Amino acid sequence: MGGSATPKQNKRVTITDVARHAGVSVAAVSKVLRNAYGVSPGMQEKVRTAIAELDYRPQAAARGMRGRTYTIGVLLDNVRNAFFADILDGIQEELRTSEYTVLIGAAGFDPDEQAKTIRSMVDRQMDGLILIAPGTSRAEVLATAAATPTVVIGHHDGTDAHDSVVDADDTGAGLVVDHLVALGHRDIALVSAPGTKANQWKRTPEVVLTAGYRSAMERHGLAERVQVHHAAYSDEGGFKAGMTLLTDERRPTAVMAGADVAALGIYRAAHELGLRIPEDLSLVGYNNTALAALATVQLTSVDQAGHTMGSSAARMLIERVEGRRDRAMQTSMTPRLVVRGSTAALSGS
Amino acid sequence: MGGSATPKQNKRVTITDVARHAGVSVAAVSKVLRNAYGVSPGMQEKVRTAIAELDYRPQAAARGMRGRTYTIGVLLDNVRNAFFADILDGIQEELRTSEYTVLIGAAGFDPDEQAKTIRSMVDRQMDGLILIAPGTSRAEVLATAAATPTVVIGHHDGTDAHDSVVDADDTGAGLVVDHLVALGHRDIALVSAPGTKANQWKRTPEVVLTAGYRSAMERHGLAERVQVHHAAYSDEGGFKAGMTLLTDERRPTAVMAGADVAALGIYRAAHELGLRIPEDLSLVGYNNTALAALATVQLTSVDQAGHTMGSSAARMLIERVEGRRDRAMQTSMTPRLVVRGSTAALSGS
DNA sequence: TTCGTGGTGGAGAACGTTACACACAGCCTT
DNA sequence: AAGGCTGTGTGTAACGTTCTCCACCACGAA
Repeated sequence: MGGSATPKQNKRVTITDVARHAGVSVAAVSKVLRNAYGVSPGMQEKVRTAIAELDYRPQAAARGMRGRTYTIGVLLDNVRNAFFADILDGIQEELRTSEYTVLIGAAGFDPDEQAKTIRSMVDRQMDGLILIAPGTSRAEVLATAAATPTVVIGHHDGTDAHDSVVDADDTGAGLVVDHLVALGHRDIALVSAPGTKANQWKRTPEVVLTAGYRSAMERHGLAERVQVHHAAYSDEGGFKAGMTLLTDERRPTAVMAGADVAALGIYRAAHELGLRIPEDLSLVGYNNTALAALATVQLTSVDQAGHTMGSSAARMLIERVEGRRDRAMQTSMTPRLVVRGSTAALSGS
Repeated sequence: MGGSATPKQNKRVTITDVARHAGVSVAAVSKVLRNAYGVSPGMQEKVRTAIAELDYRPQAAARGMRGRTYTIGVLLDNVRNAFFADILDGIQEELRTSEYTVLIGAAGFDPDEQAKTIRSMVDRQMDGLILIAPGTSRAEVLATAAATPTVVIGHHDGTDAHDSVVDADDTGAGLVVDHLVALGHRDIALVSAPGTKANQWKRTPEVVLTAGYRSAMERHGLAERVQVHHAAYSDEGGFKAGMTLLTDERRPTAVMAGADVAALGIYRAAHELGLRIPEDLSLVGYNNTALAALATVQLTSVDQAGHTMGSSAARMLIERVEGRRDRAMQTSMTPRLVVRGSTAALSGS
């Protein structure tokens, strides 16, 4: 725009420059880059030094046109959920030493936005996708998975189109119910996210969690005490659910929430209603995020080994990307109860 | 690998298909896609319907070879920092209606890893970069910014190589000190991240914050009571700093931390030492993250308007990407004190 | 009629990389 | 000595876009 003499940004070093500098063909350099078959040690040496001397880095866009982009996309709805951060750490750690780069799309909760983000990733020729509890329709995910290696974390719906990593949420719910029953509680309510929203996923984490809760309650002969409330997994969502639940005539003595952050909302509601925790109400979260461990919170929660889930997902994905496996697989993690100060024996029973 | 008849994934729709289907040239379709000059309404119409009918989506890798990729990269060290989530929200919202996609790289705290991630983004031909408080060396960032439009969030070092968005951290520190002094405190300590690590940034947020703290203390005639402790911005870092600080013979009556999460670590230390908050110790965080607002926490903190910072950064970046501005600019936000239950008047003074 | 002129559409050369096909050399079998 | 491998290196056609010309047309002015 009229600036005097825009300083010509010196052109990037390309594979051709490397080839010339090393005195070999472009094809040879490409082979070394991809460590493909048919390269002698001498050639390796020559090319590698040339690359180092010129500080050459391959351009992913050009690679993407024929081969791989060495990019893995991770879709998640929202960065605030600390559990996702654990998963991310696992993914990153697994891929740190590889030549793949992880790029994250934080699409928000809107299924359409998520779908748009997934398409963006496909359009950018990413080699593989990890979708964390996608809200997008099942059909959309299956279509994507047909063309790009994909791992879905969270949803229990099995398929041979993509790999899956799940937590045994039903077992997790059972652990919580057992713990609370052992403390003498009988009126145990569950606050979970609304189930499937007609997007064809039949076994979301929430659905499985709820099923696990119900069956555990039945196992203890408490089927008629089952109380399920739906709420968004946020502080506000938990607060609203808490206000409803705790002012009900059939007020539960213990509440379990499907996410720590929702449990804290319930905490706030209890506080507002003058109920003490754990004396008047036992409260259990889910995911054992850093939140739960805070000194001032001390929330009993269920640990999901997010780190391990992430690294497993990454490992499985790379196997697929590199064609070392051609059949779908599903990995399931066993949750573990972490007891803290928010649960206590039912008093005056 | 011996699988029977790998189902040929039906090839993607390309610009050539669209051109053929619409009965026009490839060049014309390209023009419509980029809404370039020299396209008649009729042509627009024809091409757009063809695109819709074939469900065509341009392939970013191919675009990247000649023109833009319509991708914006955001670098941050760690997803757990809730303040970054606010910034991200701002960025996403600003870009939601545009044709740009935001991809996030969470590189961790290691400067080398961060540099690697920045390079990855450049290699992927991203159109623009937003770097949130990068730990990478200044030289590296300047070199990147010379070739790719870049906005740096956090660091106050001015330059004409890239745009900047900062919070007036010195003012923020002043607000806190004023507040605490008004409550009668005189021994006010600061816990902040270690300053510049020889990576050539002279005015990181920590440095500016510390300077603001010092000058506010001087302004109140408390220069000799200045006490600065360095700690990582994490629960553990805060805890360690807290243990040192609170067992010192010159124990402060108030502590301000450069990040909420560190404040919570100090909280834990205080708790462990039998100190009550706010009766025995006033505590102030920074960033006013969701953590600070939790019912069980109620931490006085400084709000940084992360959302606005993010949307400003995005807007500034797009201006540069699209060549609508060719001079660097710097945006500064004014922080605001949010008083909660963790600060109180000095008792028995 | 002739000449410009502005507005549209198209041809075709990049862009940097991969992957296919082939050439060549050296060695082992017969 | 002929033939067949095997292991290495190279030439070159893609890949799907963008973007720089260039051609064409219609129209108005001289």
